[in-house]
Amino acid sequence: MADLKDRYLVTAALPYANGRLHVGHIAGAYLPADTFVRFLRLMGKEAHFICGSDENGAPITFSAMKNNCSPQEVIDKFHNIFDQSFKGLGINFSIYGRTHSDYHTKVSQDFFKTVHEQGHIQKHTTEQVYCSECKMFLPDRYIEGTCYYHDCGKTGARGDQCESCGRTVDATKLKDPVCMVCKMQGRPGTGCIEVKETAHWYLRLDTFQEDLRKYIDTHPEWRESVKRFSYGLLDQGLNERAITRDLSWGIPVPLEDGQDKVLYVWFDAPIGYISFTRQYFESIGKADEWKEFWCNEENGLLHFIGKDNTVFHAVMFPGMLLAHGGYRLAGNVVANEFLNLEGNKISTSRDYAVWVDEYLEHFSPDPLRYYLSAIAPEASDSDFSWKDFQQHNNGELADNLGNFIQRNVAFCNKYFDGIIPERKNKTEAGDKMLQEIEDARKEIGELLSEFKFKFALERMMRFSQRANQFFAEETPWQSRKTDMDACGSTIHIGLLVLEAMSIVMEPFLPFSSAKLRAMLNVAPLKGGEWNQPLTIKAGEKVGTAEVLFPKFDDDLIQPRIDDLNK
RNA sequence: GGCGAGGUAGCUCAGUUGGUAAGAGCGACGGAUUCAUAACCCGUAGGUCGGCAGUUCGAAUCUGCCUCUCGCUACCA
Repeated sequence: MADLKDRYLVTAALPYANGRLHVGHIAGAYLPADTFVRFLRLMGKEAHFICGSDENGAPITFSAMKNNCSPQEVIDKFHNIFDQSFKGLGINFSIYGRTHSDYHTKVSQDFFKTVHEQGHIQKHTTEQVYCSECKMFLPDRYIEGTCYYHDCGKTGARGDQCESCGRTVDATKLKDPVCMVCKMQGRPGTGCIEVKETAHWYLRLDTFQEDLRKYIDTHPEWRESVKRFSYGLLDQGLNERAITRDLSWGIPVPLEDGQDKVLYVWFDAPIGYISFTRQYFESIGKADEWKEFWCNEENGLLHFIGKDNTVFHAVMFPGMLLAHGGYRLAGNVVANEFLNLEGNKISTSRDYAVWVDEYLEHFSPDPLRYYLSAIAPEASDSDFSWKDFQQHNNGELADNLGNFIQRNVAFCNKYFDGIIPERKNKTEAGDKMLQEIEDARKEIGELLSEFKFKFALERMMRFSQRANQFFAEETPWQSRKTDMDACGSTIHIGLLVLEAMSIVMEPFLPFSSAKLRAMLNVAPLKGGEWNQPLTIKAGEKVGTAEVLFPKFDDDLIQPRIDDLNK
């Protein structure tokens, strides 16, 4: 088994509180993180799971404007939706914090102040686009105008990039600029834009260029995509990077001349991992324990993210931590690629997505967890398709795994009155199956500890398939008429397989695992069971067989497809 | 434009460092069986691994060119 540490802190990317969660978010960060944490606990390891809502920044204020409400109402709304979606999928954080909290604000400001005192932050004055109607500086993306490149000249160019020619543009140079924030509120948006000077603070990432390279160098085990991307950035050379913004909604810059400025959300968001950790350990009466994970390299610290966050987790946040000087760096940044939907890009703004809250109105969580692990975008982008979802559920969960559970428990009830029979016949086939149990535990564990969730799940299904093979070859439905000892031995082993299955499936299918254990009459999992002896004993009673994985008919799937095409 | 990822059996995809890896799952076809959610189990199906050229005793796996798809290009997160 890959060398696991005894104690871990696992973080999952903070979801931004201006839109619901969709399957892409889940597949990218939360599900693999949750799966890994569950696995660690079954291995008897200590694991804390940190996440929270990312609640600062411009888009939230604009979202509030659009909906005629306050930013606070926006973040409250999404915080609650996130919370319910996570709970509904069985993604259970040790703490789910909020970056708009006082606690986080203070930790972030202290962090900024320390880095500032170390001399790694510099102040510069630049020119930015300002709207005299909105009385605010505009993020580049909220300015539209005519592209100033001679060979383009198209309208509709945004302040960050021209949609037509694809080039990066300087927002202050756009012709006929229009304020989109004004337009959002029904004003014309023209004639109100000017270019004004404003001061901002910059993090000298360039100072840590070589330290960051060494950091990546010491982690050859990271996923190729993360390393490649990080080296790409380092090869280009790191620049100083603005870490403040002219905004009203966010964490105030803790400097005397920092009035009306807030920290850039990507500066404060990763600090959330730290502040939430501290908050969590305080809440359980171990106020200093957070240092075990943030200052002590002996223990595990892992970030699970989608690939769009790689730059922040593999370069910028480590740079921040180095600049601060009081922290260790993460042991791994586990990034996933993107999930497409029916061959197209998932799009929040166009409402083209499978939303978690809507999914949960129609289905139970485990089939989604299963499917998203089966198509996990670990090495390259992958595609969510409802038909494929149906196929995986029906053909694998229901027909193979679910059916094996069903046929064993039902058989035990039907022909042994639900009393677990003894294994009186020690056959070679039986020994092989028992060995297969141990092989499965070991190999699935190895794959999980290497973050190969897709392979681990495949291995789990092969275990299920081998169990079905064993059952078919032993033909207990025949031996029950001629040799009850042989028959009972087969069922005994089958039930042992089920108990082992309830353990190895738990990281992927926690709800079904709990149901299965209840069905088998074995104690709920409490940690450490992965490598412990199984507890099924002859003479004890099992419950009645229950269908764990119903099949999904077309009439359940088709409406979901129709929904997308609306 | 620059950087990057892909184009492998009908479909979805695996393929560490070049040489019994041309593979899996599903679909399809045939067989066996009845304990089970008409489930399970067994067997079959042959795709010149996008195109061209090259390096090599030998390449899906290395190099160059071509073609197609896609992502990123950092101050929205």
